[in-house]
Amino acid sequence: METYDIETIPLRPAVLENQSEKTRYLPSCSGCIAKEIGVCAGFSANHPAGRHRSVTGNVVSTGQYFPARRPIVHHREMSDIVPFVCTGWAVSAVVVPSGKRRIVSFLLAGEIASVNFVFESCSGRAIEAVSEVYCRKFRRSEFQAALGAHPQGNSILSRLLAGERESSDQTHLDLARRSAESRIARLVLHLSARAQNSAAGRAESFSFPLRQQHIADATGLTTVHVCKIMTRMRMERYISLANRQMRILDRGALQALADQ
Amino acid sequence: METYDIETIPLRPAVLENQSEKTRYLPSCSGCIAKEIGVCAGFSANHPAGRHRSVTGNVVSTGQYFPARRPIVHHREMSDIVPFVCTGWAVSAVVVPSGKRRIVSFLLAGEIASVNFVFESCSGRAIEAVSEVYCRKFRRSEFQAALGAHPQGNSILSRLLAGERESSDQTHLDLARRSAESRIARLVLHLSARAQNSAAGRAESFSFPLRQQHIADATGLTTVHVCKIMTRMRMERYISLANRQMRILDRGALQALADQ
DNA sequence: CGTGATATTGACAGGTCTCAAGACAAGTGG
DNA sequence: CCACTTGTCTTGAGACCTGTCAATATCACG
Repeated sequence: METYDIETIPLRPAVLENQSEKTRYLPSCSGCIAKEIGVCAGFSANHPAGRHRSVTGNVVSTGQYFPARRPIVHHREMSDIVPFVCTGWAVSAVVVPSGKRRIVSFLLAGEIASVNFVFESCSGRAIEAVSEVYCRKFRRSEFQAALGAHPQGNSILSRLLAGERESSDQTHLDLARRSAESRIARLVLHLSARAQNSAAGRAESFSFPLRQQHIADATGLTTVHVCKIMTRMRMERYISLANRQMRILDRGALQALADQ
Repeated sequence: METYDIETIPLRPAVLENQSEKTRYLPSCSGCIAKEIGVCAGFSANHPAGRHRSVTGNVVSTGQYFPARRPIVHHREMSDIVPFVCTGWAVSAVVVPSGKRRIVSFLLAGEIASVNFVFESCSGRAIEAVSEVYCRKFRRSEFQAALGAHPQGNSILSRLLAGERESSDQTHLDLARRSAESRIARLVLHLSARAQNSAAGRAESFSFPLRQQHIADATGLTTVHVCKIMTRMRMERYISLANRQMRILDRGALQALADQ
C-alpha cells in the first residue's frame, strides 16, 4: 500500500523535525478539490509524526509532515501519485543536471501540486517543502476515477488547467520581457493575493517563508540581484520584510513596478 | 453552425490570397489525434477557397485556408473551438496590451493548437499563421465527448498534456538560464527534429518559414540580436539559411551551443 | 564558540537592448 | 519602365541591466 511513497530519498542534509520557523501554517481545505470531490475528509491538527493512511470515498491516501526545505517528490520519481499541500508552502521546480533549477510555481495550503499529476508523473518536476508542510498523496488511478465520476469533475479540471496555463503564460512573459524589478513586484503581489485566500495571512501582511534563493529560482535572477532589488524596495518603503513576515507598504508603487 | 468561427477579425493588413512563399506545405495527418479518434477524415488537397464544413463520426468541423501571417484565433476570442493545423506552420502566442508578445509554441502540420483547447478557450492566446495554413476547427463539446468515448482517449490526453508541460518547462529553463546562442541553437534543433516527422522536410534540410521576429518572440530576444547571432552561426558554417530553407551544416557544433 | 545557511555590499565584466541608418526584395500604382 | 511603399534583414555605437566574484555580516543551532 505504500509502494508509491518514496519521499525518503535524501537529497539534502536533513533539517530534523524541530524546524525553527516562527510561524505555524494552518491548513486551508476550503478551496481544496480533494475535499470538494469527496476523497479527503480534511486536515486534522492531531496527526501523528510519520506518515499515516486514510480512506475517504473509497480512495486511499497517505499524509505526512515534511520539514522545511525537504524534498517531497523527487524529480526522477515516476510514482503514480497525486500530491496535495495541506499546510505550509512548497515549490514545484524543474531541475537540470547542472544543478540549476527553475521554480515553476509556489504551492500554498489546499493546492494540488499540478493538475498534470492527475494524468502523468510530471517527470522532471521536483516538489520541495519551503516551510514545514503537511502533504497528502492520492493514488492517481483512484483519484482520476473519483474526479471523472464527480458531477463537477470536468469543470474543476477545466478551471485548474486554465489557471495553470494562465500562470505559465505569465511566467513566460516575465522571463522574456519584464525587468527584474517588475518580476519581483509581480511575484510579491501574486503571493499576497493568494495568501489572502489561504489561512496563512491576510490583508497587507502575510507570512513569507521564501529564501532569496527561492525568489531567484522563480524569477530567473541571481540571489545577489534579488537581494539588491529587494533592498531597494525596502529603502523606498514599498515593502517591509522581517522575521519572514512580508508587509506591503505601498501597493500602488509596487503595482506600478509590476506593470512596467 | 458557424457561430464559433470568428477568424474574420482583421488584426493585420490582409496579405491577400497569393502569398509569395516559395514552398508548399503538405498535410501530415499521420500523427493527428483528430484522425486517430475518428472525428476527421483527413486533409483533401482539393479544398475550395473559403471555409468548408464536414462531418465525421457525428462531429462537425470547419476547415479553411489562412494566408501567411494572418490571425487564426484572436487572443480575446472565447469561442468554443478546438483548432488543428492541417498544413503549414502556425504559432501560439501570448499577447500583452503593450503589444509585446511571447510565442509559446510553433504548430506544425497535424498538431492541435494546444491540448488545453479541449477544456478551455485559452484566453490570452492568439493563434497565427506563419506560412499559409489550412486549419480545421472542431466544436469543443463534441470533440471532448469523442475523445472521452475513444478507448485510447485517456492515454492520448496524458501524452499531449505531458508533452506540452515538458515543452513549457524547457522553455522556462531557456528563458531563465540559457544564453541567446543556446536558445536559438535549441530552437533550430528542435524544429529540425519536428520537421522530420512532418511532410515539411527531412534530414538536414527543411522548410523554415519563420521571420526573425518569430524567433525573437519565441526566445525572448530582440530581432536585432537574433540577426546578429544567426549571422554568426552562418559565418561559422553551422547552418545555412536562404530562401526560407534551413540547412544544418554542423549538427555537432549546434548541439554544443545548445548544451551550454 | 564553531558551523552552515542565508543575506548584504561593492567592483567589475559582459551580454543584451536601444536607437538609428541603410540594404534589399516584392508588390503597387502610375 | 519608374517611383514608392512595405516588410524584412543587416550593421554599428553606445548604454544599461544583470551576472560573476569575493569579502563580510547575520542568524540559528548544537
